Amino acid sequence: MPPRRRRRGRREQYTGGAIRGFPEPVLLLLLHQRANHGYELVSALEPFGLGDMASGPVYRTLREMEAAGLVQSKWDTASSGGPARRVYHLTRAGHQRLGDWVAFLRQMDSVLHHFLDTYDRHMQEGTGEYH
Amino acid sequence: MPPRRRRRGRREQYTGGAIRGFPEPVLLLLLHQRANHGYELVSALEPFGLGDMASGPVYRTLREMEAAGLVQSKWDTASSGGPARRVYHLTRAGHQRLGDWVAFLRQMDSVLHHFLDTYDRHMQEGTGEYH
DNA sequence: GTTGCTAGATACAACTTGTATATAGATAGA
DNA sequence: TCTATCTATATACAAGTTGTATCTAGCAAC
Repeated sequence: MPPRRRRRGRREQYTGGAIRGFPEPVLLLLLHQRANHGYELVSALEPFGLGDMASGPVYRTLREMEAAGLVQSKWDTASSGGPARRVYHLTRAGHQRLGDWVAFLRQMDSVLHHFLDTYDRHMQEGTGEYH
Repeated sequence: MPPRRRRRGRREQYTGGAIRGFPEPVLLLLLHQRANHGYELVSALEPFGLGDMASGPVYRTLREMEAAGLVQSKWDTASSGGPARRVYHLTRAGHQRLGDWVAFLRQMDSVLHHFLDTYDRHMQEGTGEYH
């Protein structure tokens, strides 16, 4: 089964949470494009299958990334009405980490393809009990 | 970073554990091809990126799958020297679950591709701080 | 009779993720 | 003015998943 999600109705499909640690590379990529603050990053996650991700975990992840030296933040009080924003920008370490992630995700992609190809081939062959 | 693995040396790369619950569909697929027992299933996992998976979790997963009605087992005492084997075969529910997983993993595949394409395009453009 | 391979099982620790909830500035409207 | 709403950040806790360590036991060969 697609990994279950708690409390939101059983067995609803989702991609967030399915790949371990995936929010990190997504945030790294978005910040590689341009420095940004958490609130806006949240709304940029949807095309990456993270549309259902609550803001809490996003902020948490950003703080952890900062603790790991992948990003740095500073407060932006000037540029907006509303509360101050913590603007994150990528560090060189974050840039390199993104590269590591990409290499890793390409591997995962090939694993996935191997699985799906094996499935498709097997189903075409029509061997086994259920067809 | 590729999700860290505990105790095996830090930051070593691995694909096992990276996709949540992935052992289940792999086992379902293998059992869709033919009934089999745990010990041999363990050795069939490598091409699916699960080569580093210990046997413990495999047996556990099989038992959970049986509890969920996806497979059924019976003891095979006859066909081998050595201890008895618990042979699992797929149920119809397991067959259907495999279908759900495949649909889900195709979605994941498209999410992955979106990420990697966005990365590649961005890197070609050469915008942002690090290039 | 003990070493080693086959075979299965489970408790526990470590880690990750999701949910709930809290704070607070700014703004628009009653 | 007070209050509802949107912006914005943050964290504690609960729940779930995965990895490690360890155990049992049959059989075979030496």
